[in-house]
Amino acid sequence: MTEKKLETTVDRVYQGVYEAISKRSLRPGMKLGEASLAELFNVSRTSVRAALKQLEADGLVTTEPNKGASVSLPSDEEIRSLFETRRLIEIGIVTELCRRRDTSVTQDLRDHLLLEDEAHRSGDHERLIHLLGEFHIKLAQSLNNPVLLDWFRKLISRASLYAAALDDDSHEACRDDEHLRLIEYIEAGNQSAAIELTCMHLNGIEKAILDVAATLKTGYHPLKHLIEV
Amino acid sequence: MTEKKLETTVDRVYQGVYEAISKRSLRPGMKLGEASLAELFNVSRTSVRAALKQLEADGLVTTEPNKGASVSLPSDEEIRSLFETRRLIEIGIVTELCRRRDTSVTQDLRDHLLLEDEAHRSGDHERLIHLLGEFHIKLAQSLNNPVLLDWFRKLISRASLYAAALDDDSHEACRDDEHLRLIEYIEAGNQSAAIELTCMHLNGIEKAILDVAATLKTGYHPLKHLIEV
DNA sequence: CCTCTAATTATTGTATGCAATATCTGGATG
DNA sequence: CATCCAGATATTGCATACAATAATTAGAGG
Repeated sequence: MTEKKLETTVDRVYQGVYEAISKRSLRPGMKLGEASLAELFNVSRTSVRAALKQLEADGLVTTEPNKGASVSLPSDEEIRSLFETRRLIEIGIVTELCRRRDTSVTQDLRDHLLLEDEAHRSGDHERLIHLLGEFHIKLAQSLNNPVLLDWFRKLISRASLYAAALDDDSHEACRDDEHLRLIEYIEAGNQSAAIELTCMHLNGIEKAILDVAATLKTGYHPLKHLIEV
Repeated sequence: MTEKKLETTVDRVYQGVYEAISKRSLRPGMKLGEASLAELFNVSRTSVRAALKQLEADGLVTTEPNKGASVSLPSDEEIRSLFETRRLIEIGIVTELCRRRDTSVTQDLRDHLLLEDEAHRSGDHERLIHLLGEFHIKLAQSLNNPVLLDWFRKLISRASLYAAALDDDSHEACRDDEHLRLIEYIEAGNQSAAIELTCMHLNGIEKAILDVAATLKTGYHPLKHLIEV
């Protein structure tokens, strides 16, 4: 993987906060005090600051000068931008995969589907959510393009953050057999169908997130108090 | 623009090193000692470290634990990955622009062409290089997608870094009337032509960079001594 | 009882200092 | 002459300390 041999302190903090956010222990809008994090990880504030700066570059954390950092709380515009970007990228990815028609890639994706099914049947909700997201990463991975993959991971992280933060059930959008159908289209080299499905798929997720974001503003929601005027 | 009101120290260092790299004062492979940078900017090493960490996240700087930072020196694989990614993204961008056929966008691009011509005629090499790169950023800008634009900028920065680092004349690849033709295709909504031109265009730049990278390894080159075995 | 202001407290931004690791130098040995 | 090893030097990694800014609270005035 992309693991480093020697784990430096700031990387540990970075990973820790990253995981905490993706595991929803830390939710959007939450304040990230340097002192508390430093104590939590048993490191100095210096390291915490560096880690937070990096997380800010990833878009997971927002900082205001002299006011500290907090987990990003996305606006509707940001959500829309993010998914428009995902559509653009993922269309590019499936287009290329359709062109290549590499059976080892599609087999790998099929193997992944088995895991999804298994998690679904065994009722392992947590794992299923993780795997559904992982599928999209696997798509990117199959291009063997580290530059794209690196960034795409961050993109997915942000999307997951938004989804996880706003709604516990938005993964429902990744439902049915859409992943399977996408694989079949790729195997058949059916570009236009694969593209259309990808768009539909992502539109579904985007809509789910935007809907919850809307109720978050008008109706009641556990995170309502975090919304800024 | 994306300027911050209150410029913090680490941002100043970040900007400074960033500019230095893009202006080629700092070249790939060069060591970035913390102490010297700290003295140069009249700040503490702490701030320098934070800035370097961010530049590493951008891919402009490479750091090895306990061995410090240096300006990134790309491998052939990285160059290829980067340009494959650019093709993917820029194809997506021009496809969307062809779909929209927004005259205000194309007019804006045409205005930019005038600047390029002017710089070309007046023999302002430096400015021309800058504008040629800026054209691609303007393409991304016209989608009004901050998420995509943010990352695309970084991508272009890396490409420029590689180009600028390896070859002073690789901008020649952005030659002829390719930018103009692209605009015309977009105006006409000719997707396939626009896509093909984009690929050709990027392939040209990539090839130029790879070629110089090759001579950098086999033949003589001012940066040869920086190459690692 | 509310509001505005000033002092206090808490938190962030930056610099300095110390320990750990790497790099360099000089000399002894084959 | 080249190579290897030990001491010295320089550089990085991290934590602590101090300065600057924001948040909070207490009190006076309306």
